[in-house]
Amino acid sequence: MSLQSLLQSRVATALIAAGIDPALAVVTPAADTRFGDYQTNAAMVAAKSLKKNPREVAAAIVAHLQVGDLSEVPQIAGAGFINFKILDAALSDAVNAVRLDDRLGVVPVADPKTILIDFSSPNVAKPMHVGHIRSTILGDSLTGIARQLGHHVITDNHIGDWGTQFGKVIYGWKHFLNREALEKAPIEELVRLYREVNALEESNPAIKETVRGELVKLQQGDEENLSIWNQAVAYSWKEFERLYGLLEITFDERLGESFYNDALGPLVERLLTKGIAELSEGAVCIFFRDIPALEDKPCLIRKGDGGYLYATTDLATLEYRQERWKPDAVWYVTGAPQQLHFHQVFAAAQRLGITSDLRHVAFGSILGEDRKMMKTRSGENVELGGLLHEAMERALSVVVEKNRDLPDAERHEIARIIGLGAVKYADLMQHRLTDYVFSWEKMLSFQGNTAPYLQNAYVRIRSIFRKAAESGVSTEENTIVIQAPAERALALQLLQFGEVLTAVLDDQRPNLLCLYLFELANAFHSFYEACPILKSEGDIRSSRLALAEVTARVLKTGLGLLGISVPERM
RNA sequence: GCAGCCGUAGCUCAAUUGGAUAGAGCAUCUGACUACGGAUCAGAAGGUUAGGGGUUCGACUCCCUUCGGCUGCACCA
Repeated sequence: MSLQSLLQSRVATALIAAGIDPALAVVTPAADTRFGDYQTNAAMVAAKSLKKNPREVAAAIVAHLQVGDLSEVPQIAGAGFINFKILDAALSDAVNAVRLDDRLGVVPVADPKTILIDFSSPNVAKPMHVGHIRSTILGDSLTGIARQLGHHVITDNHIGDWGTQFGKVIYGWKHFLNREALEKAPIEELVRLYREVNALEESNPAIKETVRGELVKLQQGDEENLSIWNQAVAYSWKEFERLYGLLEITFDERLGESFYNDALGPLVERLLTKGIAELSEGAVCIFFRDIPALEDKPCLIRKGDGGYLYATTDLATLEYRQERWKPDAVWYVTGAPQQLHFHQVFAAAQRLGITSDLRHVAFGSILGEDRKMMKTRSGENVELGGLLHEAMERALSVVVEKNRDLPDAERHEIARIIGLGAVKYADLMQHRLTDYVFSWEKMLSFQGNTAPYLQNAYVRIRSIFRKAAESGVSTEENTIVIQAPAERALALQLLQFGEVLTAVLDDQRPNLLCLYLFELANAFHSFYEACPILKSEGDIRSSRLALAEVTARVLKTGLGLLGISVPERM
């Protein structure tokens, strides 16, 4: 049990003794460290409903508090804050417990949930672009964090493999396909086919019918078209896998939109029979007359021409997932513009009797330096592959400049770790709902809240240990004894790791973990400056070495949960 | 028109059930240096949290309202 939860349970006991609801026993790190290390605002919250003076309530709680083994006498301050100053001995014990814990103080949740996370979802025959990067990176980090906390997570890549674009792709495949180009750069070739047919349609409108015919044939199960489609999907996936491999991201499930085709018709019929959906202007819609925000916004599930829509597929997908995984929660990691869509789908799902906790993990856009949606100079989407390679190249030139002694192969590996880490961190460090401006300069800077800064903090600690080994200093079996202020601050920060992960998952916000790691690195650097490690001796030296070692492990683990690796040198 | 998101330091962003004097980074300024990796640290300066009203002991946070930006809104996904 963490020090914080230990304090919390003591507060709960005191609340019961004082006749107050123990659910109010919330202990947080002190907002202002001048007042102490931890605080509880329970007295002020309780005073509100009890209609009593907060300070008197606080006094009643403190009278029942038994924390002598953990903290100095709790102080009441301000409007009714109760502050705890942790005893050095208790702090030392707590941080030693983290040191000896493989999980670094992260306590698995008492009630593990089955969480299905839907993210990335690129479109077949189109390149992955910056629009997919946030979904991919956010989804992957949430997966790692949820699993670390003991949840059962299923990752599902709901790829767009059944769009109307296939009419054009198939027509192009039949008339203009370049096999060699397809082998070499599959998506590039598929995009070329698409564009070629597009241009053809412009100059020769008569061709449109034929192109539409190819799509209809595909939908009706025509063997040749189905085979072309299958190949297009397989070639596209091959290229996606290259990117996922580079990013070190894997999926448990990869069921595209096409997988649900057969379920769409019966689903719509069922919704009609149940009276959930109705015919309107030739289409089938679900109306939400009882939900003010959706009153005038029906959800279309079958077009007048019999075709199905985005919402239809999403509902069918949801039903399949309920059946297959029985998830407690389903998280959709997609952009904020789709909020209305999910509002509708979730409302419809509720009428279908689906009770899982459905969440739209929405995020903002990536903007260019001009503060508009990030595009290339010619106005096209920026391709993810190119962007990642540019990141690695830029990182390489920094590494070459900063460290001239490294062998070439190691340099490239370091550049990969730093470049990809920088891109991922720049994205995750932001509150997910805010749009953010993409800046190479900022994300690759070694100063400030960036991946390279955190990676460097880790590298610096590793360097201390290499030095220790060279000079024969033992780094085994060290016990941490907290004394100096900088040691206290670092130790307190280390104890927060588990708590932070819980907070991240509560609201699907990895930026809280980024913030935590940044503050941890800061706390370490202050400690590093104020408390000489190798220049000290005996128990102090071994204590400080151990503190540095735990810091390195938390940094490495925390960054790992964000999908970011660390080098040993850089 | 309806709905959603957002508006915080010059810039980019934080702010843990509504809590203490709204915090970081970048940029600017001042210190520390033959350095356990200075790729660092210590410090200064920088704010009417878009405006107004309300609830509260207490509001960046909740409610109402005005302004401004972005996005979505029946047969694309």
